[in-house]
Amino acid sequence: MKNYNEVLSRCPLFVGMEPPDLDSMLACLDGKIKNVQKGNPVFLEGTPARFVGVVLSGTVQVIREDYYGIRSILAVLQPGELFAEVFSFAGITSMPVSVIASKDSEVLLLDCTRVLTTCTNSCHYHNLLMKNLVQGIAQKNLALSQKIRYMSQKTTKEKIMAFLLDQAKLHGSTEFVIPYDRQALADYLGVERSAMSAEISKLKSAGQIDTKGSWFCIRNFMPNLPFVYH
Amino acid sequence: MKNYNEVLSRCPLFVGMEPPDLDSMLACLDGKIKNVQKGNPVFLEGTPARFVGVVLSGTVQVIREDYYGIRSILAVLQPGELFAEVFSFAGITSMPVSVIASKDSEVLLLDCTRVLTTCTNSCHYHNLLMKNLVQGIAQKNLALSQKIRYMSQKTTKEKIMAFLLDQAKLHGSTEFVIPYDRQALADYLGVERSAMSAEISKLKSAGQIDTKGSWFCIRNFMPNLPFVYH
DNA sequence: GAATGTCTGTTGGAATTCCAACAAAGGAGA
DNA sequence: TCTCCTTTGTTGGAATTCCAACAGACATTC
Repeated sequence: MKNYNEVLSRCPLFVGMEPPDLDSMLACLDGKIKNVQKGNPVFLEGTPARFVGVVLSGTVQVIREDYYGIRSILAVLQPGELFAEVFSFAGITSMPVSVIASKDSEVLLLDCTRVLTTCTNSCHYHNLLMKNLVQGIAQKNLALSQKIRYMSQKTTKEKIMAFLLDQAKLHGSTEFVIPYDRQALADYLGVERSAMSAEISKLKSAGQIDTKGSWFCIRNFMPNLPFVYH
Repeated sequence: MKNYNEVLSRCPLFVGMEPPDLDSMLACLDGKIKNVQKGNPVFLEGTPARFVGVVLSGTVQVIREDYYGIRSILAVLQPGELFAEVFSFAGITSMPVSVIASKDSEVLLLDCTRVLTTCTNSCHYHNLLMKNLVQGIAQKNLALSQKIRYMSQKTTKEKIMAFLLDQAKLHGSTEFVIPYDRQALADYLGVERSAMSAEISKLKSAGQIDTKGSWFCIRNFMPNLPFVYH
């Protein structure tokens, strides 16, 4: 069996664990490694949701099929990334998405009940694993809530400002760099790029913000801000 | 100390636990009961996020203050309901919201690290508690993802149909009753009620759906591309 | 330097949504 | 039955957004 420590240490589920701990952890969890060839499924929609997946090598895609079979890619996952955890832990009976390898891939599958059950020999890092798991899902939850708050704003301008003010809070400064280019920001906020660009220009000429590329600066800042995520 | 078993048994965190189990559970977790008078805070924005809260009696509101100090009510919580769990478990340093009692209330506060750490005497139900916790957060996660999927649709009509087709899947039938009236559905989808009503009428006269009140039925809806999902 | 491609800003007409106001359809209670 | 009240449907003009097309800035490659 190959050594996947380097990949696993990049996975948020295993932060705080060193290679020897990882090995005992995996043995304790009875993780299964599955090889999947390009184009083949890791699992298909409708199958029981019982596993947490970790990409070890290659690339897999999470795919949703709507009512009439039209497919859309929900996520593209690289080595170290987690998948299917939310479905499995939510206790739903069957997966509402398919996971397909878009390159020859290896994935680690962990039984979700085993992850949640403290083993009888109570290995030292099982508790850390659960903390990492809960933290990861909770953080995803926060991220989704934030996105909903931005998208719930009525106008494009309000969406932009809601996002930027949060970013200012996050960075603890009126001046910051966002992790998106214009197209990605528009996609994230659920608006049209060109319309967003126009609104950003208006905000700029109104003196409310300044920006160049991914750098932004909020003007007229009323300091009201002490909270930082993460 | 009063007996809160009736309330706690309604809390998703404690499903599967009977009164005697609950008592030992609470003792193990060292839960603190806090009395809060109407108008007073359970905690304020900016304070450390270390507790999971359960409303025992009264009513509390989760309140967010935006950049300009304008308050909005994010949630109104009744006895048995959980709050602050996502913030605490996400590992953020300080609460981004305030929780205020809108009636004289009692709340149970559980230290989140204690919830996540298996106790040395490893009480029998601690593991069940963690499963309930993870399941609850994961389910909330799914709900948020769905809402985002509906809101990401370009037009009101597409938002409605994305929602209704999911409901049909959920109920396993083309005929079902949704848990919203028109106003609540519009708020949920992030659109204008009157505009939504108009779109529903169009869908009806086009023969794509039928509806009366909260009852809906999907007719021979033909895929009407391009139906962009993402 | 020229050619190419990507990213961003601008623009105008088409499409959609918002908004307010009102009408119609029930339900609850007197 | 008759109000009163809530919910839902309808409508038209204002406001906003979408969409496509294009232009300028910049980086890369040949």
